[in-house]
Amino acid sequence: MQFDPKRPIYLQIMEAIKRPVIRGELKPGAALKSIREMAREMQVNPNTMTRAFAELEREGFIHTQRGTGSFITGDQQRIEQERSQMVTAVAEQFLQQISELGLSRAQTIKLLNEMKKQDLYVVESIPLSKRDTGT
Amino acid sequence: MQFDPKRPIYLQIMEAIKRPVIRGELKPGAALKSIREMAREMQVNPNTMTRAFAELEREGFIHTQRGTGSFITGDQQRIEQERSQMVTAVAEQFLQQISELGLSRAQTIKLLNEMKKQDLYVVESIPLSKRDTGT
Amino acid sequence: MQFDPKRPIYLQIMEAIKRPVIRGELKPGAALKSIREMAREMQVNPNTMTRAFAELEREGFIHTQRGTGSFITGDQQRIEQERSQMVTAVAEQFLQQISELGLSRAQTIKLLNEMKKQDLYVVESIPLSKRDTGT
Amino acid sequence: MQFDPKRPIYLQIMEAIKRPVIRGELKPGAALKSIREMAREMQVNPNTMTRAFAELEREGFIHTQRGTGSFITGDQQRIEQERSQMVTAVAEQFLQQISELGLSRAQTIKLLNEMKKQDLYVVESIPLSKRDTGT
DNA sequence: GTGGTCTAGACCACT
DNA sequence: GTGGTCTAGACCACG
Repeated sequence: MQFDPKRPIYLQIMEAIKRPVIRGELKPGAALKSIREMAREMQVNPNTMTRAFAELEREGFIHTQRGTGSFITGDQQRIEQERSQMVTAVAEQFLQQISELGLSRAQTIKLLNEMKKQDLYVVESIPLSKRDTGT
Repeated sequence: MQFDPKRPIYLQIMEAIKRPVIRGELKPGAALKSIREMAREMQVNPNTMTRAFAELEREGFIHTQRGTGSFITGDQQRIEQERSQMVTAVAEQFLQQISELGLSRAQTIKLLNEMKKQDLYVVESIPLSKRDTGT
Repeated sequence: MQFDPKRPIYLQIMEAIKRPVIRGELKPGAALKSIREMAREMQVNPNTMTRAFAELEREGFIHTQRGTGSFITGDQQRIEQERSQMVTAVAEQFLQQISELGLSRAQTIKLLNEMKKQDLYVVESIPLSKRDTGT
Repeated sequence: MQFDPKRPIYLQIMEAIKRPVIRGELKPGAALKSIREMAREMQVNPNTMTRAFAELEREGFIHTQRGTGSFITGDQQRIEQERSQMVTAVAEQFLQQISELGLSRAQTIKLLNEMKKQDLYVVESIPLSKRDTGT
């Protein structure tokens, strides 16, 4: 995994952990890999991974059992809330930025359509079956 | 003006200075207020404002004349380039994030339309006369 | 039984085992339930219960006979010593904390009286017949 | 400063920072020493002190200004709330423990009085003028 | 100067 | 094995 050096790694890890859950690829209550193992996989220091887990725990997105490991929250509503928050935040930010640049609605739609054609849409592996190709 | 404490203030200032220019509300070559006055208005440390101006100068977006003050670049192409870069970056980031959340094209369009209805589209006051209402 | 996740579970178990003995509700020499049964009742890992028993044994508070189970020490003095130690520790800690918060003696007494009225005094069920109602 | 090795140092630091504020010896809004300096004084690693500060910030007890330092919250109510919480928690814990040990109200009062005579009451420097000597 | 993050490596308590 | 804490030392961005 590549990290944007401009933003804290632990934050990017948090998002990376949330993503598959929010996309429904990881079920509520499922066990996460251990901190050490994930640290190895993502090639970061275990302390950094520990921080990411601690923040996720504080947010109530995961919970940890001493000596046992960490688990995604079993609260489906919590996950739905997270998803909703992130979706809204993304859209709000986009509209905010678009507005600041003075783009009209028509221009915005046009822009998005053009970029789709450049195939920028799919950037993480999503099973083809789950994609809406928008035809 | 309010600043997001999570992001560098000088960056937010830079963006705030660029915005009206990119939207065409401030013409190329126009004079900017003095560093001290802007610092007072935005309630930031003059050092911070100095840094923002320095970065803008380094980027070629403004230029400073000793004794007379600072001016937006007169190079219309430079501004157009800036605008184009920002628009592309915003759209790319949006599509990236949407994809990470697993939203389909149809869902995305729906989402944007819903948020428009909530009047989130206009977040900064833009004179009606300057808006492109999308034919 | 509920455990404070911030403190070692085995310690909390040890305290739970000591309490009825110290209150005189369980006599010296009395038999304890088996490790497995107590683990089931308190819903903890048998390993954790084993550790609690081992520590109690090390402290001389209980002793274990292979095949027959575990028993509270028959040494009445040992129990009295335990009780005395705990009482002193509790009082010391309380006065220490009160002092750190800057409460005067009068304020402390007032506070305790107020909380009694809220019926916080009795937090574990103690048969009325065993309570000392204060002269 | 001495730390109880049984409890996280960063927690004990948090309490140590709160105490003078709660006792009214440090005013709301007052500047705190820098993380580095406090770390030196308390002889802990700056990272540990950083963690204590971060937690206090999350609790809303202090706030931090980039490059400037940290300050006690200016919200007098927040401090009063903190004080109230701590006082209640201390008293509750005490009554809980006392009850678990089976002490009656009369015995408790007697115990506290005896310990006062041993001069355990004052453990941190409190100006004589602020003490209630309980005569 | 300030706080924030990251790495490296260690030790501990718990299951 | 697990997570939690601590130290040491480094680098960076910010005001």
